[in-house]
Amino acid sequence: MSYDGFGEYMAIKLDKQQKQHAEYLQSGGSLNQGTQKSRVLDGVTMWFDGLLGHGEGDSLLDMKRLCVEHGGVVIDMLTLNVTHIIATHLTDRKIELWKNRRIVDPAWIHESLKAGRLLPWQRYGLIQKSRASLFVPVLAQRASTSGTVSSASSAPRQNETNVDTGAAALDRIEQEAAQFKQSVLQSGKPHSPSKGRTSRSMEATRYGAPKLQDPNQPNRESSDFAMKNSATSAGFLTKYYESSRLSKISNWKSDLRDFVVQLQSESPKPAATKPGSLKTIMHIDMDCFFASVAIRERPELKNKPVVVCHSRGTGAEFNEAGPQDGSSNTNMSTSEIASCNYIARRHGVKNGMFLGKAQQLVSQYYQQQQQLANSEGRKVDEECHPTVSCVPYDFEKYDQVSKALYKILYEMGDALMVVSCDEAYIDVSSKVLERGVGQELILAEKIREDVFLATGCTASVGIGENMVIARVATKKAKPNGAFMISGDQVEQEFSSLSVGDLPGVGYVLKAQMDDLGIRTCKDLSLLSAAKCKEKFGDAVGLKLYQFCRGIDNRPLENKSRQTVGAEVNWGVRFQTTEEAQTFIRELSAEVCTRLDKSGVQGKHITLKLKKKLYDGEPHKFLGCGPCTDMSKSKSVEMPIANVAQMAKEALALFRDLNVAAPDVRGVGIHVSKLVNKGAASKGQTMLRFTSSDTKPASFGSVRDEEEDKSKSKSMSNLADETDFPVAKKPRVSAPSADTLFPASQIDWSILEHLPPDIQAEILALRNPSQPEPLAEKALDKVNEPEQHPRNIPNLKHELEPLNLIGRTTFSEVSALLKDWVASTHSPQLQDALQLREFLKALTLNWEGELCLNVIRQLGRAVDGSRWKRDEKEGWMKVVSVLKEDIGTYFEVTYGSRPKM
DNA sequence: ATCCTCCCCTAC
DNA sequence: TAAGGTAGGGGAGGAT
Ligand SMILES: Nc1ccn([C@H]2C[C@H](O)[C@@H](COP(=O)(O)OP(=O)(O)OP(=O)(O)O)O2)c(=O)n1
Ligand SMILES: [Mg+2]
Ligand SMILES: [Mg+2]
Repeated sequence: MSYDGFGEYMAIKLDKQQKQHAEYLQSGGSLNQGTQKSRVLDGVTMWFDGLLGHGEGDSLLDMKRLCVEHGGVVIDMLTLNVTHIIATHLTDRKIELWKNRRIVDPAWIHESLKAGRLLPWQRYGLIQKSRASLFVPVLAQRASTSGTVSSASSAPRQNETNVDTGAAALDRIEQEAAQFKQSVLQSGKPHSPSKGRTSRSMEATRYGAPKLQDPNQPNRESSDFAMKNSATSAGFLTKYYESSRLSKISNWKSDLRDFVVQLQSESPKPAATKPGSLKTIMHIDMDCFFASVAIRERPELKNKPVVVCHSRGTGAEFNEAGPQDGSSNTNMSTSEIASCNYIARRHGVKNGMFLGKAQQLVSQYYQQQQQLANSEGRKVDEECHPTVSCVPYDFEKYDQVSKALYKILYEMGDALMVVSCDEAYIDVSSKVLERGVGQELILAEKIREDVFLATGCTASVGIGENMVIARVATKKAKPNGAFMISGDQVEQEFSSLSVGDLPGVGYVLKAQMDDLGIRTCKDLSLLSAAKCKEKFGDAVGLKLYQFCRGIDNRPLENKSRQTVGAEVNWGVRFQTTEEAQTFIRELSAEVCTRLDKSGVQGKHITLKLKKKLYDGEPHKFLGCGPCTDMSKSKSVEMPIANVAQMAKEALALFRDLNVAAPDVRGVGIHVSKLVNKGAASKGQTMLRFTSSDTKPASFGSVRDEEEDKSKSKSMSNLADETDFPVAKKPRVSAPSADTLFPASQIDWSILEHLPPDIQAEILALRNPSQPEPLAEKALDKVNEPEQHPRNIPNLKHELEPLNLIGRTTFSEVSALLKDWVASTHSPQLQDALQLREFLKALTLNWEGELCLNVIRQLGRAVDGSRWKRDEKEGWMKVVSVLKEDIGTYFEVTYGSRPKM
C-alpha cells in the first residue's frame, strides 16, 4: 500500500500495525482461521464493546472474524493500541471513560467492507463529542505579540492569524465536553441506547453537551425565566429575528445578491477581458466587521479587547482567582461573540466563542502578564487589559457600512461576487490593464482608503489570479492590510499554508486530513487526484486537489436563490404538541412572508427538526444542545400559495416525523422548487438565473443553467419570462398515511373582500344549487345520515370533515370508488356529479393535491377493473371530464390549472 | 445513469 | 441569563 509520496508516515504507521497484528497472532487468536479477503481494515485495531450484539455470541464472533479477514486487528483488551472501539450504545460511564477515543458503530465496518475501502469513521461515531477531543489542535496561547498593523506591502510578514479555522467551535466543544464530564459524575443517569434508524445519523449535532448540573437547581427542565423567553412566549419570533445576528447576516447576503443581480441586469457591464485571459481577482473583507463598527462609535475602546455580543458581560468576575480550566464555572456567559477586535484575538478570543470563555482567556492572560511583569520588576504593559469590553449589536450601522462597501466595490470591479455583508470578490482585470501590471497593490490601497473614508472602518484586500488565491492572500493581509500572491509565488505561499485555511475546509475535513497526517497544503498536494477523490469524495476531492495548488476555475457569479426558509434552534421548549403546532404555524407564516418578499412560491416543502439526545438543559442558555437532525419533505403539484396551506403541509410533516413535542429543540421550514409568482399559472419553473462573467457580454447576462446542458441561449434580462422548455412532471408523493379530509376552512372574511361576481362563484361552488338527491343507491351499501352541512356556510369553523357520502379518509374514498367502478360499466351522471362536488370542495379548501389523488385513484380503479377496453370508455370519459371541470376550481383557488 | 430524499458540511 | 440562521454543495443509498 503506497500513499503517493508521504511514504514515510505511512510506513511507520504500517509497521506499528503489523507488529500489533503479529502480537495478536502470537497471542493465539483463534479468529484468524479464515483466509485473507481484503486489506480494507489495514491499520485498524478494534475492540468490541461487550454489550455489542446483546449476547448473540455467534454473530459477534462472526463479526470479529470478518474484521480479521479484511486486514483488521481485533484484540480483547481495551489497550492503548486500540484505534477504534466498536459499540452500538453507550452508558454515561463509558462516554466519560472513553471520551478521548473513537467510538464507532459496527455499521462503519459493514459499510467500509461494502465500499471496499475504509470510510471516514467520523460519520459513524456514536457521539460527536468523542471525536471532538481527538483532534485537539494546538490551542496554545499565542505568546506572539506581533500586533503590528501592516501597510500595503507584498513583502512577507509575520502571519498574524495563524489560527485554525473553526477553532472557536472546537474550544466550545472542548469546554462543553468538560462540563459534560461533570454532569455525568453528578447525575449518573445512564443514556438510553441509541436505536435510531440506521439511515439516520446517531451522532449529536455540533452543539456541545448538557449543562453542568447545579445541585440547587436541577436542570431537568427549564427555569421560569427560560420558559418566559422560550419559543412559546408571545412575540418570540419577531424578537428573535430582530436579535439574531446569524439570521441578519444571512438575509443581508441574500439581499445583496438579489441587488447585485438586479443591478447587473439593468446595466450590464461589458465583458472586460477576453475569456481565458489571465485575471486579477481581489477579495475584500472588513476587519473584525461588527467590532470595527463598535469601536468606530467608541474610540476610547480602540486599544482594549472588545467583543460584540448580546450579553453585557456583567455576570461573572474574572479578576479573582477561580477555576480557570474552563471546566467548572457554571456562571460563565454563553452569549456568543459575533466579532472581536484583534487585540482580543491576541488573547485567544475568537468569533463565535462564548463570552464566558473569552472573559476567562483575557483574565488569564492578564494574570500571566502580571506575574511575568512582577518577576521582572516592572508594570504590566498598558495595552494589556484585565477585562473584555462588551458592546451590543448595532445592526442598522452594519447595514449602512455594508452598503457603502458594496457601492465602492461594485463601481471598481468588472464583476462582483457577493460573499457576505462584509466581504466580496471583484474582478479588477481591466483596471489593472488600465493602470499597468504591477499596480495591483496601489489599487488595493485605493480601495482600502475609499472604504475607510466612506465607513470609518478598515478592510483588508487579497489579490490573486483566482478566487482561492485571493482568499488566501486576504488571510495573510489581515488586519488592515493588502497582500498579493502572484502566479509565481503561489507554490511558496501555499506550501506551508494550513489546510484549514483553504476555503471549504472546516472542522470535519480538517480532522480527516489530520488523521491522514495532512496538515499543510504541501502535505495535501502529495495526494494524487484519484487518492483525493477516494478519500474525500469525487467533488470535494477534486476541489481540494486543485485548491491546495492554488488552482481555481470558478467564475465570479451570483446565483439566484433556489430555496427560502426559516429556522429556529434556540429557545425551543415545548411542553405540549399544541405548543409545537402553534409554533410551526407561526414559522409557516414567517416563511410565507419571505416567499412573498422574494415574489416566489414553492412546490417543495421540508420540515427540519432537532430532537434532543439527552434530558436536561444544555450548556448554552436556551440552546438546542446535542440533537439528532431529522427532516422530511414533500413535493406538491401546485405552488403553495398561502399560510394555511403552508401550515397544513408543515404540520403533516411534523406528524410524520413523530417526535414528541418536549423532545423538539429546533424547527425549520424550507421551501424549494420555486416558481416566480406571476408566472405560476404557466407552471414556469424558476430559471437558475446566474449573473456571471464567464461569457462574452456576460456581466449582467443571465444564464439558464438547465438549458446550458443542451444548448446555450442567453437572455437579455431577468424580466424576460421565457417558458421553461421541458415541463417535467414532478414526482409527487401519494398520501403517505391515511389522509383525513379536513373540515372546510374557507376563509370567509377574505371572501367579503373579493369582487361580488367571484364571491358568487365561490359560494355557488360551496353550495351547489342543484338539488341533492344523489346516488346513495348506486354507490353505497350503508345508509349514513347526511353529515355535510348544506346550508349557507357558518362564519365559524365547520367541524365536519369533508366527505364523499360519509367517507372521510382517502382510503375509504378509494374503496368507494373501486366499488363504484366495479358495480357498473356505465357510470351514472348523478354519481359523477356528486363526486365532482366533493372534488370541488376539496379544491376550494386548498386540498388540490388530495383532489388530484382522488382522480388518479379513480383512474387506477378503472384501469384495474374487470371491464374490457371498450367497456371502460364511459369511465374514462368521466375521468377526463372531472379533470377538465376540476381545473376551473383550481383556477379559483390557486389561480391556475393543475398540470396532469 | 439519473433522480429523489435525507442527511452532513461549510461559510459568514 | 439570550436571541446556535441560512443557503448551497455534495454524498449515500434507494427508486426508477
Ligand atoms: N461566528 C461568526 C462569524 C461572523 N459573524 C459576523 C460578525 C463578523 O464581524 C461578520 C464578518 O465575519 P468575518 O468572518 O469576516 O469576521 P470579522 O470581520 O469579524 O473578522 P475578520 O477580520 O477575520 O474578517 O460576520 C458572526 O456573527 N458569527
Ligand atoms: Mg471580516
Ligand atoms: Mg467576512
